[in-house]
Amino acid sequence: MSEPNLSSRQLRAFVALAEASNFTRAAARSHLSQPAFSALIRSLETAVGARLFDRTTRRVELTVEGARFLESARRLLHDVEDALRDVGEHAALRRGRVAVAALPALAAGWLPGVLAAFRARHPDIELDIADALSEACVERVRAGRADFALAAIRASAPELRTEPFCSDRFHLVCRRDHPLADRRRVGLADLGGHAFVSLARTSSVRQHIDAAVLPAKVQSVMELEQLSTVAGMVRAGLGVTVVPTLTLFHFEHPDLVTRPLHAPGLRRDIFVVRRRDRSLSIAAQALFELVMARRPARGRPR
Amino acid sequence: MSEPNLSSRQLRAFVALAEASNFTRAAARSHLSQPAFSALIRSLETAVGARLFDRTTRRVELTVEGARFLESARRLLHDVEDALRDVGEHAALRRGRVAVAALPALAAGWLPGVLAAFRARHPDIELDIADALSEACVERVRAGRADFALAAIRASAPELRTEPFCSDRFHLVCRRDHPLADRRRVGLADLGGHAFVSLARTSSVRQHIDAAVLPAKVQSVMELEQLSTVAGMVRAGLGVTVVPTLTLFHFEHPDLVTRPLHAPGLRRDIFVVRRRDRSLSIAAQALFELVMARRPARGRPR
DNA sequence: CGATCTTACGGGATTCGTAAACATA
DNA sequence: TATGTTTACGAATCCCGTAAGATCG
Repeated sequence: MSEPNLSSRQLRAFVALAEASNFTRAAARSHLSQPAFSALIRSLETAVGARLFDRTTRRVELTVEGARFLESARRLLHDVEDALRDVGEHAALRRGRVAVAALPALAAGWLPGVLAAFRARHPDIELDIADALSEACVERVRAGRADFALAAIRASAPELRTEPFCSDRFHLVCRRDHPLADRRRVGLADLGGHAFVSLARTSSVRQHIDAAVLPAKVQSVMELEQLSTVAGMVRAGLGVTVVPTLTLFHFEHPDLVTRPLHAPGLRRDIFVVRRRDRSLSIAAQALFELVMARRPARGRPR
Repeated sequence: MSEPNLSSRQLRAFVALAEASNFTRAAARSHLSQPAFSALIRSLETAVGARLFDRTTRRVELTVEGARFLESARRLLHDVEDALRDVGEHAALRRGRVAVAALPALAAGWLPGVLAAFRARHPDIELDIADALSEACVERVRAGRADFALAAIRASAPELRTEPFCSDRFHLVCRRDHPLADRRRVGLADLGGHAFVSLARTSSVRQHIDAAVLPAKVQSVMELEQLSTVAGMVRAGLGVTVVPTLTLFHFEHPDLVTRPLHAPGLRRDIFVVRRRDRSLSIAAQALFELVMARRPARGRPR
């Protein structure tokens, strides 16, 4: 009893009649037959519990209560349209927001091209990109601060869903004048005895390499945080290094050469991490699909 | 296409489901079967053009867009309820406003009791009472500043509707020790030769009296604006006067006596004036009906 | 396998449009 | 009488509730 139904069609008809002061014209404007329109107005009057119009066959005029309700009706219709437009713009990818976290290697080398394509298609979607190490990437998703993440570790939290994204092979990087630069094919064993420039032990790349390369007993001479520093060291002739394919953009320099490292089993798997319970927003889903469609063609882990 | 329909039932169902996160319970709360409720939600999602819930059989959760729309839906429902309550309170006479214009005689003597009864029944209706001479009363109605008026003249404007309200007889007022005070029956001819206290010529009462009493050639000694002044003059023994029944409350005093004046045809007709085109507001209609029901029982003009 | 949402479907209410009746200036 | 609203009514649509089916945990 305290919850009468009210539809936007009724309100639109009401406003149309208030503006036209004529059932026939208002009905035409509303794409309804005049009797159907009349019934619609009557249903509204029943719903609100008061006569809204004084009608004679010659004149149709708002009652005092109708005039008062007209203001409410106009405002309600305006707000309804606002709300619908808001949702509609999100659905049409004209509004929205996507938050992504990605490993620096992906964020710097591969992601920008994907984002450029996305922005070209959906210029009004806000993008929130975080480049962070794998743990931080996953944490952002878990905390709801990122819609999805590209990280080198599987998430452990049960509320997260981890799927393979791509698998990164490793490359040798050395100076053009280094003895290894001439080898057609470089294997793990070939690294023995050469000075080696390493990343810090906290890096996931380093952990992969330690596991595979250490048996080769390379000389580890440095522990650096940034790959660009590593590139500088290698260019200065201080040693060689081994890095994943996706980071090779750091080493594009005339003095340096890169060689695929022939080491079966040595690879860095990268995963895409999302929340398990929540679906992606429309905007996030769109970027997610683009990300998956343009994933690096190195094959997939597992 | 740009005008999808949206009903308050859909919004209520949506909010209920968002709060319950469970179709079965939300359906029960909405007094609907679960499949009907489900269809209602689906119809809303179709109308707004986006999925609002992620549902598995185990979990029902708002999508990002749904969460955004929830705020709009809550606000819309709140505003709808406000609008309906506003109209409902007017219809139930718990809110509203009535503006009445009445001759001072009615406004002072008879109207207050009617207003007291009205206010007792509808204490929250605003009352706007104007006491004014007949022309000003009619003008207030014509200008829309009064819902209806009680005046001693018929309105001339075509947009006004004039109906008989009551007919006022006249009374002689004199001091208890005046010779006329002992007459069982007083007629116009009996006034001859007695000092007479008159209102100003602009008063409608005076105009009635002049037309009827002048033939009796009374001595007109004063021309006053206020009946209370007339009462003082009569009490001081400066003359007698003749006034309509409705004004007798001015002369209720131990020293004064009033006698019905036997003068067929001498009467003051009072009319109720409304706009012809507009109906009265619910509140005005209620007061109008009370006014008509309690009209002075002197008979009606015409 | 149990709880829960969706699909299927028959019955009933609602709403539509056409046509006739009715009312006012 | 002419214009414009309401009533009448058959048809199409929509909506509801029951029952069966599908799905996730």
